[in-house]
Amino acid sequence: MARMAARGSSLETNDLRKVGLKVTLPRVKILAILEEKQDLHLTAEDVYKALLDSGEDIGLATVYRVLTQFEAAGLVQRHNFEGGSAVFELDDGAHHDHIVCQDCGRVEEFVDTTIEDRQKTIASNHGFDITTHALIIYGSCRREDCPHREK
Amino acid sequence: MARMAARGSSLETNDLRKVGLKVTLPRVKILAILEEKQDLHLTAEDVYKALLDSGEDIGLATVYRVLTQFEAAGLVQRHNFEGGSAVFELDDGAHHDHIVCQDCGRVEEFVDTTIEDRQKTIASNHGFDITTHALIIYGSCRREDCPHREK
DNA sequence: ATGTATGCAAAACATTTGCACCTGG
DNA sequence: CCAGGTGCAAATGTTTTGCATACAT
Repeated sequence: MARMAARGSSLETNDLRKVGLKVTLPRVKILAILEEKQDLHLTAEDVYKALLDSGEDIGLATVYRVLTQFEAAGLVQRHNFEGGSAVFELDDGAHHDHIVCQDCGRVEEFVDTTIEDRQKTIASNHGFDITTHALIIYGSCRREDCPHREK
Repeated sequence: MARMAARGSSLETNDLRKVGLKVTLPRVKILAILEEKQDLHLTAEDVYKALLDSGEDIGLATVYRVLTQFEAAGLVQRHNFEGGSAVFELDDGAHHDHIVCQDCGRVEEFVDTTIEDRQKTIASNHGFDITTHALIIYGSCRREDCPHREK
């Protein structure tokens, strides 16, 4: 039992090496938080609080810097939903869009090839080279457990 | 020649009365700016500068307050494109999406019924009551006159 | 008149940056 | 050791708010 996980070769570590970022504690921890909450879409503040909760003493400025680097490296995606702060999620490489519940904040993801195709056609009709796109559907999830949370 | 336009019954005035907003000079002027630049998507700052340019002495805070009221009243739409500030445009009632040139900032609008329909299906599949949606395609317009402007 | 709207300045946020210190390779 | 990373505090940029004054109705 002298194989990995013994030291310095976790998933996070490899992800960081892969994109050429020095393996530092803040980067590893932030990446771990994002992996741990794959299904959520976190603000920089959310990540910061999660770090504090797990006992790490990492500054908010560093969280912003690291998230921005991760975005540049293609490790995470940044989204500008309504409501002030940007949210981040791990970029698994597969593009997807979002459907957001305005009552409880739940975010679900989807991909629709029909829509993707139409977008290419539309961009082309307008003479645009498409770089990327953002499609967000807003609505109410109507679930029993929808906490209708504050914000 | 004693009919309208003589006093207080311009398009703007009527629009404001219609939504139950008191007809004040700042509101009329801001609405006029937005009508004048139908094709553009203006930030609050843009509107503020346009007001100064036309000699009006209206505060930036008022511009924000008025735009927010207009949004609530359904007169304008607010969009959160990338890049810090929200942009506003007149809401003509007809929904449309956007295609944004990341080089020159040009914004074009489009509607695609196929996409609209797919969205309804998707929302339904996820058990959501759809409220609204935002679809933004980012790309390069590749035009000769694309000024490749700064921001 | 009188309740609401506006202007200005200050506050509130989200995000970025400068700089001295710390750390990973 | 040394370049690059981090923490903290201060700077920025955007949007909101408190309050005294001005204005529609």
